[in-house]
Parts: sequence; C-alpha cells; structure tokens
Amino acid sequence: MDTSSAVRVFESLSSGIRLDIYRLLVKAGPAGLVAGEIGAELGVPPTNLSFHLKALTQSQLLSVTQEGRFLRHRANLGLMHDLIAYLTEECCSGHPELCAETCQPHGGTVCPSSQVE
Amino acid sequence: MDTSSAVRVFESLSSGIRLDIYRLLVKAGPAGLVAGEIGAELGVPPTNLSFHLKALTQSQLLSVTQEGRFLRHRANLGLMHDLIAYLTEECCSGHPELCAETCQPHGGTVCPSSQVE
DNA sequence: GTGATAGTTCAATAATAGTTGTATAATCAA
DNA sequence: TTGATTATACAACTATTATTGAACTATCAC
Repeated sequence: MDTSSAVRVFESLSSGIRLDIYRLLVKAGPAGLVAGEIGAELGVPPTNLSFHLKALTQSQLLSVTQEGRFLRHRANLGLMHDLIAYLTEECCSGHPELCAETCQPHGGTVCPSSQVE
Repeated sequence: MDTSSAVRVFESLSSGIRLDIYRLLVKAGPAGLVAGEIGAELGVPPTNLSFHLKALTQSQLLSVTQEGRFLRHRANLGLMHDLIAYLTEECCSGHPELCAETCQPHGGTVCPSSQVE
C-alpha cells in the first residue's frame, strides 16, 4: 500500500458513520448486509447512507454485489490487512524496539522494521 | 482504544500533509524535529504547518516539548501501536482466518480474534 | 400491465476543513 | 534595549464534505 492509498482509506474511516458501517459489516462476516439492513441498524436515512456506502466502496473498503433489487455490501478485510501492514511499517520504521509488542517476537511478514519511503 | 478515539486518529491522518508530517517524524526518531525543520522539509508555510501540527498534537499522534523558542515535535508511536491493535481486532473479528498473515502464526497479543464491540 | 420496494442520482443547503496574510507573544543575540 | 527569529492566534476567504428532499431507475409481486 502506498501513501496516497493510505490517505484514501483514512479519509474513508474518518467519519463516525462510515466507521460504524465498516465495523457492522466486519461483524456481519462473509454474509454481508444489504443497504436497507445497514440503514435500519444505524439509523441513517437512505440518501445519506448511499453517499457513505459509495465512499467506502470507492476506497475499496467494501465490495458490493447485486441481488435482485438489493445491494449486498461486504467488508474487504484484505484492504484492512494491507493498511495494518502499512501502519506497522510506519510505526516500526527505524525504531523496531518501540513496536516490540506488535512485531518483534515474530520477526514477521508484517513488520519489515525499516525504511518508510 | 475506543471507536471515537480511532475516528480522531483517522481524521488526523486523512490529510496528505499530516500523514507526511507523521511519517517524517517517525523517520526522525526519538530526536524529533522542530517545526521549522518540518516546514522546510515539506514546503508547508508556517501558519498552515502550525494548523496541522496542532491537529496532530490534539489527537496525540505527536508530542511537543519546548526548547527555547523552538518547539520540538515527536511521533507518539504508542498511539500508533494502539491503533494497529484496534484495527487488527476489527479486521480479525469473527474471521481470524482472513487475517492469518498478520496474526495467526504468532497467536499474538495484537489479535484477540474476536468481538468488535 | 399496476403498484410497491430498494436504492440511486441530482440539486440545494448546511456544516467543516484548509489556506493565507497580518498581528502577536516569546526567545535569543548583540 | 533593539532587532531578528520561531512559532502561534486570529480573521477572512476558499474549498470540500455531509445532509436532506424530490425525482428517477430497476426489480419484484400481483
């Protein structure tokens, strides 16, 4: 993940409503939820919900499939994984000791422990 | 970290300038940088830089100490760690297998692998 | 076909955020 | 003290984002 993608994801999650939508869909799991269910659960009116779902979909945090007249939305956990990897890299950059709890014991795939750029 | 703190951090990082500042300070390490150095490096005029530094400081992504007439800024890696833990939890919630690369092999402290709330 | 439902698009408005210049407070060097 | 430097506070302006209601498309049930 590059920096501009990261900014796009941060923008997507920098709204309470959108973070709630995303969290709800993570909880819903692979089954996902159709737009109406999300709106009912969170009390967001349809037009506004549509606006935020579109933003989340464009940043690829959600994926959408059509089912008749319903649109089923699912959280794209892969992108979240990429974001976590990006942040872990940022966090550890040059100072792996400060991220010990997250990365050190495993010498893992997620924490290269060097260079930000 | 709770959801509203997470939103605050996302807001902080949802600007290219602010993410650049944060990345620069991570790279600078414990020495940090004074405001003027940051502005010179990133080509951001003082008033605007001050605006963004204030935002980053208020969300606790940065810490500041005064040195004479200089203000030295440092990245708060602890908060980033907390954010990564929060996201990992969100990401893995109910579906740890989808976060395998990040969390599974280590059975780590960062991925509780259950419940979002 | 008709009527109801799910969701979107569009336009208007409301609310926030970002940028800039001027003025200011604090520190330092002489 | 004077003059330069570092950075902030404030006010004005610009730009972007969020929200809403009305009109629209597509699908389903009949």
